[in-house]
Amino acid sequence: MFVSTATNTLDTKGRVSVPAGFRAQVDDEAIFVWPSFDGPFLEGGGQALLNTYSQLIESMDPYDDVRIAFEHTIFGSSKSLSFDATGRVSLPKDLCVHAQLSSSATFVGLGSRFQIWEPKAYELRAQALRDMAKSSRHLMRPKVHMSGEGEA
Amino acid sequence: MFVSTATNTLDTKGRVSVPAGFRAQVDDEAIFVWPSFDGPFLEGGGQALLNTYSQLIESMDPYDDVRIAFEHTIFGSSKSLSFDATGRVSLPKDLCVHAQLSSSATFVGLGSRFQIWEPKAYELRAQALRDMAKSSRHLMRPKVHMSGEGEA
DNA sequence: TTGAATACCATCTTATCCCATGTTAGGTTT
DNA sequence: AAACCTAACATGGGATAAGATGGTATTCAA
Repeated sequence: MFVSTATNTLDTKGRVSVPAGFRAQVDDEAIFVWPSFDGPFLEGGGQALLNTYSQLIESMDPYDDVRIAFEHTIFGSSKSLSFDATGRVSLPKDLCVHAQLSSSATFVGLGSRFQIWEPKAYELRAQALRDMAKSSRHLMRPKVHMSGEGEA
Repeated sequence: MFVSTATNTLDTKGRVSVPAGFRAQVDDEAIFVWPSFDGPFLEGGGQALLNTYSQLIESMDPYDDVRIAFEHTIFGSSKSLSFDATGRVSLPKDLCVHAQLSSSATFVGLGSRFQIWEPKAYELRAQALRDMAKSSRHLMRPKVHMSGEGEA
């Protein structure tokens, strides 16, 4: 699963190193990235994530407006980015524009997927989210079953 | 279960031995550690703990702000730390900063998860908790029926 | 021919691997 | 019961590989 946060350099050619831990999640193939429709950042994941979305979409009515919207937003605007020999991808300009990226990019692991942010913007966002998590922390006390320990 | 408390050395490279009993809980894979949003210490657990949180999060509405806050706070800020041949992990610098760790770290088992504290800070914390437990000890008295003793 | 994208190579930093050693807790032998 | 042995745990340091980054060359297409 995608975890942790890392900020890497975005060079003058639009190249950026994908954190090694993220690469390991997608078996050295490629990643899929598309502009979020929730804000100035990018959403991304591996083939597995696309498959999940694909199944979800195909379970919907072919003429459902929501289905059509998802199809276009996710499949239509996502780019498949392959790694170079050193684990970098080059981010297309339109994606950089959407996320307002200039000289560096922050990768944020969110379990089954990840996001890419402009570092400064993410710092602000993360602070707000930490505050919210703190004030809602009582919701995060799961009823953990001890028998669930120790498996993969 | 993660039980008992142990203080181990944090060397100049940021390495620290994970107590053997804790390692046994996670099948020699890795542990996940993230800064607590409750104070200057770290929270940790195995894959099983993260799975539990993951399920909890995925049961929430995808656009619930609280869900988003937890996704970022837990997945985004947690690091996957793998063991070296002798059972150590290396703690990233940002985690050490958050928990104000310098030359040693105290692992505290809490059943399904554990915490990592600066030893001195934990000593104070533990004392406060002992006092609280003492003054509230009547709450800990189970309503035991003598006639109900001796069951399987 | 010229720009853009991709492949190739070189370097630096940092994490991880490997080996050596100290320490303690059990368990065994006498 | 005391001395001893052994194995598991913890720790330190040097060697090595992996990761991130910058620059140059090559290829493809407009």
